[in-house]
This record gives sequence, structure tokens and C-alpha cells, in this order.
Amino acid sequence: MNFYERVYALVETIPVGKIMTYGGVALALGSPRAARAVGYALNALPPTTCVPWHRVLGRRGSYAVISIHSFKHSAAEQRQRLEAEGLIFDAEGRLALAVYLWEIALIPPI
DNA sequence: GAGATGACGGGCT
DNA sequence: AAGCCCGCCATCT
Repeated sequence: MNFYERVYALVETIPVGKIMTYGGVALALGSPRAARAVGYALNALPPTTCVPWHRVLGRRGSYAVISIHSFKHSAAEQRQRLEAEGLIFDAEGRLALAVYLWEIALIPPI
């Protein structure tokens, strides 16, 4: 399985109402420092994908923030999708990891 | 094969 | 507190 296929497979397992960070996905995949590569993988995703890419946010201290600046989809769209799933952003447009972060068991690299 | 790039993250200024 | 810089990993040209 390619790196990005593993990223997609993992992202697809994120349940509704939960989120992960790029770094968290990388860690679960066995490469703690591959956060950038995770973002790269999601960037290669077709617009029509069924992968819930909007549940992956950037990590900002103990909060998660939408860290898209230029992309096919807009940051507003991502936020809208998340709110539609019941997540609530604070006044500064971020999500508390303590509430929404989904912690997954590590998936050993094949 | 080498250099540049990006939806990142953490540390330092 | 906000911004800048450097290191990371997988792709792309």
C-alpha cells in the first residue's frame, strides 16, 4: 500500500464528530514527522472523493485549526462540513482537541 | 538523480 | 501574543 493510500484508509476510519491532526495521522502511520506528507497526500485527493478529508486539521497547541490557505476546496467549506457534523468552533475558529480529537491505535508500517 | 514544493509542527525570537 | 525559521517526509519537475 502506498503512503497516501494508507493515509486515505486511516482518514476514512475517523468517525463522524471526531477529528485528527496531520501530525496525528502521520504518527498513527508510523512516521511521526511526516505531517507534511500527509497534507500532500490529501492534496492529491480528487474533489469527488468520499474520503472525509475535512476531519483532518492542523494542530495548534491544544487546539485544532483549519490550516488551508489555497486549495480546490475552501477553508469555509471544511468548517461548514464540520459544523454540519455537530462540531462547534470557538470564537477564534478552532476546535478543542480534548473534546474532538480521535485517538487511534498505531498502525505499524507494512 | 538533484532540487524544489507543500492542506505540517515545534521551537525560538 | 504573533511571527519567523528550521526540520520532516513523500512527490513533482
